[in-house]
Amino acid sequence: MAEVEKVSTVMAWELTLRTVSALLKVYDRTFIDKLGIPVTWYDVLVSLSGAPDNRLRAQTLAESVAITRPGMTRLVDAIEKAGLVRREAAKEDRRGSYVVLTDKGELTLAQAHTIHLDDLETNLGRFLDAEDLSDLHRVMNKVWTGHLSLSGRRAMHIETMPAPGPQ
Amino acid sequence: MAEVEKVSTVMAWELTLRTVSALLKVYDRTFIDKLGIPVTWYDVLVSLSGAPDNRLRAQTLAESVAITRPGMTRLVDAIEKAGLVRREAAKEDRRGSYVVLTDKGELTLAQAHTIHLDDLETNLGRFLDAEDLSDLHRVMNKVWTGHLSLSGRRAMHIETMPAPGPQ
DNA sequence: TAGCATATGATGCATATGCAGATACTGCGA
DNA sequence: TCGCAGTATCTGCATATGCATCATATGCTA
Repeated sequence: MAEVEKVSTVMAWELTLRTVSALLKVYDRTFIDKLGIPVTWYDVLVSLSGAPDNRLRAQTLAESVAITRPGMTRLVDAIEKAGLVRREAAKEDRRGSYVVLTDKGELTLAQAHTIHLDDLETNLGRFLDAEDLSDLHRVMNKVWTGHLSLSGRRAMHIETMPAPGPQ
Repeated sequence: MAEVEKVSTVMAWELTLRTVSALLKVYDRTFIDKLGIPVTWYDVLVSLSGAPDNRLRAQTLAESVAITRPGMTRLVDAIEKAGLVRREAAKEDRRGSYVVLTDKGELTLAQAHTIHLDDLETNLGRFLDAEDLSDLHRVMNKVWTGHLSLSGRRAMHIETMPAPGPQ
């Protein structure tokens, strides 16, 4: 039983990884072809649009799209150069700055959103019924929740610590 | 239900992407910390070990780990330098060469496999029961199969091809 | 068998992004 | 107030990897 379970975990993971990687490449290619921006920009714009006043600290933004702070510095440099976001000094903390979505950024995000929804439907939703989606969400939620408990919610520090049972 | 379905596709995808990305980072970190090699090397070694005579053409290898040929050239350069694989001229086609797993490569692969299995169990299998794994595999298989048909059935053949169906 | 389209792998260049350290600022304690 | 530890961001450097292109080899066609 334990043996069979391990093998299945490997199979499920390898298939999942291969599939997700392929989809990611498709989505990135679509963004580049149709909007001239990489998918990472879309992630940033989405995060900003979901924040109060369409603005976030660079630090927070970096966490929300899972890249490092130096990486976010360069990413914002590029997106700012394209005019989709701008930096604003933080009045209450002069060390830092806010990244703010511009009008042009909002426009681009709207286009990107439409394109991405279509792409998702074509490459993912189309092949899955309601139950599949529900199952996928359920499973990933278990793993994500477990991952958060393992990684201590913020630190990238990975050690085997006694994790509370999932769910 | 149709509109709910679309929203769910986005939700399921975002959660899946976030989860898979996090796991990938964990696995890569584990390989680097415990074996001093990146997870891409492991992918290459696994592909080779599943091939006849532990050897594959660079082209085939590149397809099986989903990177480009130039990328594979450099990747093999690095792995060869570490002594885990070696290049052998192809007798029947003097343009190309084979990448062959060395004894040291086999040894490293065995260690990597053990480590990875443990890592998978800790970060994935541990949170999922048999039904979860079966569901995940079923869903990903649908998407992967659909992706292949969309992209013109590219050669992505490895020994760990998507199984005929969930058990 | 000469010629050309194609295939394989390597190389130049560009981009993305991580780590280590630099810089500027904050806030707490002596 | 002063000094120091901590924080936010940026910069230098290294690595990974994609695209365009090159040299070589193959093999089909006439």
